[in-house]
Amino acid sequence: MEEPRKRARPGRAPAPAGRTGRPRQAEVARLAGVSQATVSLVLADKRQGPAISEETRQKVLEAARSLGYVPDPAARRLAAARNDLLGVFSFTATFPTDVRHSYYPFLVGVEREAAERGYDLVLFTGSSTGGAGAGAPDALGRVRLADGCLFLGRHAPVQELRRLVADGFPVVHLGRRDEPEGLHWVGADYVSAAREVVGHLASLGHRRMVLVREDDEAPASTDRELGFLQGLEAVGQGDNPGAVFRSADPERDLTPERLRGWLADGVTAFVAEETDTGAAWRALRRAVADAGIDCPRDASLALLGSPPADLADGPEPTGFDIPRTRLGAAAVRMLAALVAGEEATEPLVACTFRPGATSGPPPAAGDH
Amino acid sequence: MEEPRKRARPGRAPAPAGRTGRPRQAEVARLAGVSQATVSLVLADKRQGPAISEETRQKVLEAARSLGYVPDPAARRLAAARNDLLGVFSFTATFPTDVRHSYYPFLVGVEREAAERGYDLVLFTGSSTGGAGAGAPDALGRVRLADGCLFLGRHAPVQELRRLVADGFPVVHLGRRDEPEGLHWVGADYVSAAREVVGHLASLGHRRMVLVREDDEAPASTDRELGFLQGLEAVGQGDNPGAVFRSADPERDLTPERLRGWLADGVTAFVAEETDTGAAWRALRRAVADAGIDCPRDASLALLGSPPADLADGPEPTGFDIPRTRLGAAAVRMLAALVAGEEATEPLVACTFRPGATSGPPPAAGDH
DNA sequence: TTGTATGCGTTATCAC
DNA sequence: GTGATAACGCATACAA
Repeated sequence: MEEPRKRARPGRAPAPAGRTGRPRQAEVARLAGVSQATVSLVLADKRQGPAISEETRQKVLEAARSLGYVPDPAARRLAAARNDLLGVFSFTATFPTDVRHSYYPFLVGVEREAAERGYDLVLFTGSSTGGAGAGAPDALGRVRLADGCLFLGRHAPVQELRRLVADGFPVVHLGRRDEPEGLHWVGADYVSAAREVVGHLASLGHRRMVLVREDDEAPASTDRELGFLQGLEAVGQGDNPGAVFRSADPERDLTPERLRGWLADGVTAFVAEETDTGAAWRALRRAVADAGIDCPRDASLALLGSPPADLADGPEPTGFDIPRTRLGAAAVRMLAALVAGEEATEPLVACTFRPGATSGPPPAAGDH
Repeated sequence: MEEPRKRARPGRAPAPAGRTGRPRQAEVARLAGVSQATVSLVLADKRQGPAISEETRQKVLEAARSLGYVPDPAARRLAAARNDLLGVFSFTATFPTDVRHSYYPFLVGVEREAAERGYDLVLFTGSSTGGAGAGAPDALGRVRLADGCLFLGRHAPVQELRRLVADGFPVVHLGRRDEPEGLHWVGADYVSAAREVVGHLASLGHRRMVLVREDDEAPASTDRELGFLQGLEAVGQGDNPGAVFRSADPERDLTPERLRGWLADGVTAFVAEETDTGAAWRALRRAVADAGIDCPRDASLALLGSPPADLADGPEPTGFDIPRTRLGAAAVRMLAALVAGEEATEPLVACTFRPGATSGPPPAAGDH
């Protein structure tokens, strides 16, 4: 049976050590021979507060150092509403067993930028393995321990996020997201990137192109399509209704025959969107191979993103890379701004164009 | 006597809303017509505390729900004298750009186990990019913000660790480590694992074996050698002085001639230790190839660990895998125990034997 | 069974 | 310059 802890220290003894065992400002004060408030002032290093004598200052600093004093984040947050901690919350495990699905590249940027700005990171072990506060209705509540929080993953519950946002708690979502309203996010500029890819193909001489995409309404998908169409428009191909091929199962529907039909119609370049599964790109590559088409001689291919792992060994696709690390950094920048009460920073991060080896000039008319 | 003006709410009105604008227990209490303490009790839903009438219970729950009450984690942790935070400190960036060198597999286990136990993680951006508390002499001081801390990487400064340990701050190092004294660690059981590999080779019929190792005094190296020797001992080969080949540069010193010499002497199996560089295994494979030896027909090979990235494509080596994920989990288990004031848990984690394809029965005497 | 009184460690505001 | 002292929001021993 555990000894029922005494209700704090009965007497007014100078508190040898708090419940936590960790030294507190009171002890630093005692050791330095000053008051606790003075310690707080010295450690806060305020510009405008009461000036403190250099001597006192040193005494306090020395005492704090020798005791290994570190402010309690909870108390700090409670009293001052800030503790220089930024939260990171993901709705799947932050470190999934399969590295491929991981947020790793983002975290590289997150860590770097946070360090740069003097923030430490709290990784909220979210709904991952069913631990901490898995399905609890206020699973997200814990993030309020930090000054603000970054959210990763698609499955963030709207209701809880809405609550945080409504309360004015600084929140940034990694990846574009329209709900709840008012949620801040940072994301890749797929529109510009897709447009640039089309522009590249056009500069090689291509005019008629087809975009292969899955049946998905995610912003990442619609943005790519938008950019693709803008790119076509820019080269005077904006009025071609068949320029977008949309299928719930491209690997089934994108047959070699269909491909040959397009080619016969004068299409010379094909663009695939990137998705989790990579189905569009896989379907495209397979159809090209099955149809015996030589790429990039007979047709050019481009991928709006990176290839899935199983196709990573093939020729480097023309397209763009998603700047995951920079996205992570941008998210932290925005979060830091919100925490400081400033305006949100620019949400869009530019993608990096990748020339690749799957595109070239279109075959001269009459070839093949 | 003049009434000292209150800082926050001037009157003693029942606090319509705190700084945060979010409802507090006091308001829930007011709405439910009970005291704040009762609200706390109801919401805590304790098993053993004072029982509360179902009616009150419902009133409180209803009030809390209608107000959208969400507990403040900072206040909660402050009052409970625990912040349920475990630190993770690495001396290189926790998320290095090159994923290969990363702590990723460990973090998988760390996250999982921490979540399981209701802890969140604080990532201290150690000496990484020069952020938070970069090269500061007390860079490690920050970790005291957590309830305990996990250290990754070889370069933990002994002095500062000693200080933390001396202060009774719960610290666990990932990887065996003898200094400072009293430091807790978890590590892979290389001794048993190496012994098991030798046992496997022996069971195939091998008797004379040679261990190729680098000139390194790290515990991970000496443990492997120890296990290797124990394994030999177990099959009556304990008195062979030439069983360990040690070189500062195995890729230079392990020549095909030397290999043939060993074979001529009756050695039928070769074991390489795993190191950062993978030099021992690389040297061994190259010498075998250069000498035109067929593995596993003419000689068996084993690797005490995993192959370096550049040799990952070769045949799977007989040997063992380091259970990195389980190591991470074990580290958290131990840290949690220390935080709870309990005894440290078992530091050794078993490796996983890997049959592989580089070993088989020794050639019959007289073959080749 | 419920209410009262305190304390958790910090910050911030005042008098001295 | 320095030291009381009052919150911050919640938990809990103890009285009622």
